[in-house]
Amino acid sequence: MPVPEVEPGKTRPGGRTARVRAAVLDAAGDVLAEQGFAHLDLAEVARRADVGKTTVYRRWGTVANLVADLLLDMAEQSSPRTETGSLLGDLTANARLVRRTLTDPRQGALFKAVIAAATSDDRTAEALRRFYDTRIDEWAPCVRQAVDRGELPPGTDAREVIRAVSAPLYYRLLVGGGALDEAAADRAAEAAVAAARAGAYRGGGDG
Amino acid sequence: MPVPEVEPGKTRPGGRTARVRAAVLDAAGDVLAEQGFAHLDLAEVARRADVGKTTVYRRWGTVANLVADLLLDMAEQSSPRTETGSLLGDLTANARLVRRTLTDPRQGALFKAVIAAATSDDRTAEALRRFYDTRIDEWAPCVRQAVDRGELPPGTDAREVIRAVSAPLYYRLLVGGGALDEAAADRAAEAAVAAARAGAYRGGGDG
DNA sequence: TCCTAAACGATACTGGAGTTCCGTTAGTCT
DNA sequence: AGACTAACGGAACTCCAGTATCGTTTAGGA
Repeated sequence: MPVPEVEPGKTRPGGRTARVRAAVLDAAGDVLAEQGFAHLDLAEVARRADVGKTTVYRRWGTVANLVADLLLDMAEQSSPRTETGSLLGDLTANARLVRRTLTDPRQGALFKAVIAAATSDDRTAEALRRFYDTRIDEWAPCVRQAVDRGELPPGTDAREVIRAVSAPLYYRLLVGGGALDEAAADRAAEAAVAAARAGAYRGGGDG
Repeated sequence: MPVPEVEPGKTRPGGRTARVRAAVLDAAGDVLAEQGFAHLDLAEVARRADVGKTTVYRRWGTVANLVADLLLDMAEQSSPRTETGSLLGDLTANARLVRRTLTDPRQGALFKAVIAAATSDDRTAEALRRFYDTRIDEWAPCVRQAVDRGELPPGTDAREVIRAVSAPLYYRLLVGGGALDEAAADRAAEAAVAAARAGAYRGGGDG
C-alpha cells in the first residue's frame, strides 16, 4: 500500500467528500450488520454506497481502517446519561441502555463486527478502546456522586464500576450464556452495586 | 461447495487421517495466534502442516469450520479444578486460571480469534457456546457447595456466578480497560463473591 | 496378505478482491 | 467568475485464495 503524504479527505472535507464518507460509512454499517466482519469486502460497500470502488480503496484501503473510521463516527453521537438520584437507578439505566444497543439488530451486529475486527488489528483496537473510554467517562460521574453521598467506600474506581456493569452483557453477546434480556441488564447493575459497596473496586485509579 | 454425503475423516479416522488432523489443527492454532482470525488462509495452514492444500479445503472448507474443529479439540483437554474450601478461594483460583490462559501469548490470541470467528459464523458460535458450557459446568459445583455451607443465599444460580468471574476478564481482553494482571483476576473473584452474597444471582436456573 | 476405496496430494484452472492508470468532476481560494 | 487541483470514478490489469481433476498412498476389513 503506497502511503500518501496527506490522506484524502483532509484538505477538502466539504461537500462531495463529506457526502461520500457518510454514504460509505452507512453502507459499511449495513453490510457489517448483515454479514459480519468476516465477509466484508470493500467492493460491495462501494456498490451499495453508489461510490466508485477506487474511492473506497484509496480513502480507507483496508477493512480494519474502514471499521475504525466507522467507530470514530459512532463515538461522535453521544446519548445523554439519565440521572435518577440513586446509584442503583443510574447503573440500571446504563445497563438497560447497553443492553438495548447490543440487542438492536443493526447496532448489536455492528458491535460484534467491530470487536472482531479489533482482535486482529491494532489500530482498530485502539479506536475501540478510545470509543469506550469516552462512553465510560460519560457515566463515571454517577459513581463519584455515590461515593460523595456515602453510598460507596472512598477510593472506589468509578470507571471500573461502569465497566463492571457492561462486562457481563458483552460476555453474553460474544460468548453466550443466556438471553440478553432486561433481567440480565438489571442483574448486571445490581451485581456491580453490591460488589462496589463491598469495596471490590477500591484502590484503582481516579476515585 | 459440493457437500459430500459423508464428511472425510469419519470412516477411516485412524493413522494418517488422525495425523493430518493433528498437524493441521496445530498449524491453525499457530497461525491464528500469530496473525489473528482476519488474515487466516487455509493455504498457509496447509503449508505449515506439511499437508496438501487440497486436503485442508476438502476436510474443513472454510476458516470457520476449521476454527470450530480447533475448539472441539481444545474442549477435550480439561484442566482439573482446585478446591480450597472457601468460595473466594475457589473463585480466585478460577479467575487466575482464566487470566493465565488469556494472557498466554498463544492461548490468548487463539481465544480472541475464536471469539472473532464466532461473531460471523453460527456454527462456530455454537461450538464456542458448548466449549464454555463444559468449562463452566466443571466449576459450578464450588458455588453449590458454598450455598450448602450457607455462604450464599439459596437459589443462587451457580453457573451465572462462574460467568460473572470470567466476564470482566474477557471484557478486558476484547475491548480493553486496564491490564489483565493478577490483581484484576482477584478483583473479579472478589466482586463475584460480593454480588452473589448480596443475592444478585438468585432466581436463575439450577440452584 | 491382499483387495477395496477412503483419504491424500500435485497440478492446472478460475473468479474476484485489490491495484493502477488516467480522464472527469467539483471544492476552495483569489 | 475563473483557475487550480483535491478527490472521484470507469476500466483494464494483477495476483492469489479457493476449486476441480486425477493419479497415488494407505487405512480397514477379509
